[in-house]
Amino acid sequence: MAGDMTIDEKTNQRYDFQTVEKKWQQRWIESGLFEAEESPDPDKSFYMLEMFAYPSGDIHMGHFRNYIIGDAVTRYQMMLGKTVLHPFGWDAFGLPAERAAIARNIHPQDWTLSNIAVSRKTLQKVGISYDWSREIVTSEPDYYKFTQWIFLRMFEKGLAYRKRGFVNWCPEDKTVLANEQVVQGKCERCGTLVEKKDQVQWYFKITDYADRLTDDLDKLPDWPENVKTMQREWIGRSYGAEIDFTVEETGEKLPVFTTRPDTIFGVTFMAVAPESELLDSLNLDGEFAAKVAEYRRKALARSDIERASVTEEKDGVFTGKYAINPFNGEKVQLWVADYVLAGYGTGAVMAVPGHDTRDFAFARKYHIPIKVVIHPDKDTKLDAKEMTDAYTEYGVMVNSAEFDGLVGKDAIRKVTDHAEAKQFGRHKVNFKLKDWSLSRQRYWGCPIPIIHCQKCGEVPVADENLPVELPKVTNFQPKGRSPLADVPEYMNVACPKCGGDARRDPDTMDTFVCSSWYYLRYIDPHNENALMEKPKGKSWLPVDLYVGGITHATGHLLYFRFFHKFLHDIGLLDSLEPATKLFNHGMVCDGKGEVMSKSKGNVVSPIELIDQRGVDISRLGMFFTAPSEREVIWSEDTLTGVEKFVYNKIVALIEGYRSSAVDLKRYFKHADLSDDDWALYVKLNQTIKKVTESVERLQFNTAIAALMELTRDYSPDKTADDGLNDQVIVKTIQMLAPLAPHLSEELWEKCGFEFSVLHSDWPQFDPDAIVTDLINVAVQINGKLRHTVQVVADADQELVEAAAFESPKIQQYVADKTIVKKIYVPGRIFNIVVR
RNA sequence: GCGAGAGUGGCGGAAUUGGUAGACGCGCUGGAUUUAGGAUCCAGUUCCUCAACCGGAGUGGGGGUUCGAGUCCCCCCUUUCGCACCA
Repeated sequence: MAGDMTIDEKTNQRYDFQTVEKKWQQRWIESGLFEAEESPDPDKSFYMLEMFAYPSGDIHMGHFRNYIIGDAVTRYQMMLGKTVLHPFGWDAFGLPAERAAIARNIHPQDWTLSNIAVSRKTLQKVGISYDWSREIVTSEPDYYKFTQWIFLRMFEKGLAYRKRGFVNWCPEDKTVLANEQVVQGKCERCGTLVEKKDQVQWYFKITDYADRLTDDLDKLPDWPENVKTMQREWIGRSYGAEIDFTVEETGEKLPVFTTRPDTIFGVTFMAVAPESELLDSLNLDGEFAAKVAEYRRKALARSDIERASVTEEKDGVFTGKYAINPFNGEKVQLWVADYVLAGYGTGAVMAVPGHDTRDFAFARKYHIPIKVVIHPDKDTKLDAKEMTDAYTEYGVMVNSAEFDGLVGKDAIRKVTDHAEAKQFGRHKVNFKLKDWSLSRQRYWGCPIPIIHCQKCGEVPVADENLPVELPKVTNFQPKGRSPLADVPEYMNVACPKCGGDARRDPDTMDTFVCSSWYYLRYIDPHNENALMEKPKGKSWLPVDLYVGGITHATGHLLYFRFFHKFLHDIGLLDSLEPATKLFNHGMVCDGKGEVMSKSKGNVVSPIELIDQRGVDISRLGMFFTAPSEREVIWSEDTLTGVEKFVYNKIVALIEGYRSSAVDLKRYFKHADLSDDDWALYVKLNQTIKKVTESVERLQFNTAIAALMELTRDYSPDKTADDGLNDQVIVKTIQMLAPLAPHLSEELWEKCGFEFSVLHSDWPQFDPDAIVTDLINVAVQINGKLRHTVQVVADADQELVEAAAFESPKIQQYVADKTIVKKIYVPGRIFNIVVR
C-alpha cells in the first residue's frame, strides 16, 4: 500500500533495522563476544541461565520474553566488567516429541532435530547473546551418557531403586507419570484422567533429601516467596507421633501417624486405606470379607479426583475386627475407608471424631461414638451431644487419665514422650513428598543403564560402557510396555557380572531427569570423560540468575535442587544450592487476557513481529509494556510509543553529536556550565541512577521511561558545552545497550568508538549532580497540599517556613487558628498542623 | 476449604524506607503544517463543580493508627495462582 511505503521509506532513511541488525549479529558471532572463557575468577564471573527450551516447534512470544530478559542482564553484567556465561540448549527427549512424531509418521529424533534447527536459527535472528559453542542437546549420546552416569551414582548410593507399588498411569500416553506430572488428577500433557496401576518402577529417593530441600529454602533469600512456599507445601513436612495400635485378635502392630497425639484418648475407631495390605492378613469373617472386598474393588476403580472430592460424603465399611489403643487398652472398631490415603503416613489413621472434621463426619454417618478430650480452655467446656463439628484447635486435655490439664504443644510432647518410654510410640516427622517415579514405558527418552540378570539381579552397566545408546527403531508406538522391550538386539546382552544371558531394562527415563543437571554441562560441554571438571564448576557456580516461568515451581525446580545436593554429596560440587537467584517472568497473553498457547491458536509469532519491526523495537515494546514479573497482554499499540522514541529521539541523537573526544569519566561542576547545561547534566545523572536501579530489578519498563524523559529534555541546539552534549548522547547509547543492543552498537560505532559497546563501562552517576539547586517543597495544612515553595536544595526548616508563610494563601489558612505542630521533611514537605 | 499474590485514569503501568498519587507511553480532544495522512510538531487530558479562579472528592469497600496512608493494622468484596481428605 502506498501509505505503508512512505513510512518505510522514511524509517529506512534514518535507520534500516534489517541491515543493521544483521550486521551486528554477524559481528557478535565472528568476534566471539559471548563465548565465555573457561575458568574465570569466581568473583568476576556471572552465570546467567534461562530455562532451556523444549523443541516442539519454533519459539513463541513466551520464549522471546524469557530470553530477552536474560539477554539484557547478560549485556548489563558485561558492562559492569563481569565475565558472563550465557548458554543455551535443548530439552530434547520426551513425550510431546514422540507424540508429534507419531502423528506425522516420522522419527522423533528427526522431528526434534529439525525443530532445534528452526528454533536455533530464530534465536540467532533475535541476536540473543548466547555462547553457541556450548549448546547442548539432551537426546544426544554425548549428553545422556552423563544422565546415565548420574543415575548409576544414585543407584550405588541406594537412591535409585525399583519397587512394586501403585503408580500414576496415563491410559492415553500409556506410561507412568510422576506425582509432579499429575495435575488435578489428570495427565499434565494430555489431560486424560490418571489411573492407579500396580507396577514395578524405578524411583529416585528424593524423600531422603526432604528435610534439606525444605530447610535450605531459608538459604535462598533471592528466590520468590511464592515458589518457596509452594515447595514447602509440596514437601509437606509435619511433626507428630507414630503410635502403635494393635489388632485385637492377632496382636499385629498397626502403627498410625498423628500430629495430634494429645487427642489419643478420644480415639473411637480406626480406619485403613482400601489399598492397605493389612486387610489381606486380617482373616475377615465371611460376611465382612465380602463387603470389604467389594468396597476395596470399588474404591480402587475410582479416580483420585473423585475420591478426593471434598463435597463427596465419606464412606467406608466395618471390617468386623477391633484394634487396641495402647494408651488405655480400649477396644475400637477397625474400618476401611477411602478418605484414608494409602500413600501418606502408614496408610491407617486413629480416628478422633471429637477433634477432627473428617472423622466427625464419618462418625456421625455410621453412629460411632464421639468423645471430647480437648476443651478450648479451663472455663469453656464442650459437650459431644451438642457439637455440630469437630473442635480442631489446640486446648486443654480432659478425660485423658494422668494427662488431664496438659495444654497444646506441651501436651503433645508429653504424650509422645510417654509412648516412647513405654515403647509403643515415637516422635515422627512425615512428608507429603513421595519418591520420584522416573521410569517411562516409552521410546523417546534416556535408556536406563541397568541389566537384569536371573542370577545377579540388577547389574549396573560399567561407566566405561556408557552411554547405553538408544537404538534407532521404526516402531515406537506406545502399547503399555516399553517399545524397547521388543527390540532383541537392544534387550539381549550378557550380564556384566556373570556373563550369562541377561536383558536390559526396557524403560527410559522421565525427561525431568535430563533437565535436572543441564546447567552443569554448559560449564564443560565437550568433556568426554567427565560430566564436568570440578574446578570449572567453581568458576561459575552457583547460577547467579535463573529466569523462567512459574510453571516449574514444584517439578523441575525441586528436582534441580535435589540433583545439585546429590552431586554435592558425592563431591562434584561445592555449593549446596544450584541457583542464588530465581526470577519468574510473567506470561504473555492475547488481547483477551488468555495465555498464548498453540492449543488455543492465539499465538503471535515473534518472527513475524521481528521481520516487520525489527528486534530492538520488539524488545523495547515487550520490556516497556510491563515489569518483567507481571503478565503482558500483548498489543501492537505498545510498539507505537517505543517506535517513535527510537526513530525520533534515539536515532536522531547522532545528528547532534559533536565528536568532542568526549571524556566519559568526567564529572562536571556547576561552575563549568551554564544553568541550562547544569540542569541537563543533573537530568543525565538522575537518569543514570534510575536506569541502573531499574535494570538491577529487571524493571526495564521504568528504565525505558527514564530514557524517554532524558531524550525529551535534551536538545542539541540548547546545549552549549560540547563535552556535556556528547556525554549525554554517548551515555544514553550505553544505557540502551542491554535494551536495544543492535541500535546501541550501531550508534556507538557512529560515535567513533571501538567495538563493542559491551566492553565499555556502564555509566556511573555523579553523586553531586542528582539534585537540582532549586527544589519544590510541598506545603501542607493538616496533611493537605495547599501550596508549594521553591527553595535551595539544602534549605533548612527556617528557610522553608519563611517561604511558606510569605504566601497569602498559607497565611489565610493559618489565620485565627492555633498552630499545633510543624513538621519538616527535608527537601520534600512542610506540614503545618492547625486547630 | 487452606496458602500466597493482586485490585491505582478510557488502557498498559509509575510512586525502595509512610511524605506533592497518576511518571513514561497508548488512546482521546484541540491547534499548526500538509493535496492527503494511520506522518510530524505544539497544547490539553483522574473525576465532580466552575466561564475562569477557587474549591471538593479520589488508589476495590468499611473501619483504625499517624501531623501525614496507594504504602502499616483489622474486617469484608473481587480476582489470579498454587495446594486440595496429608490425619
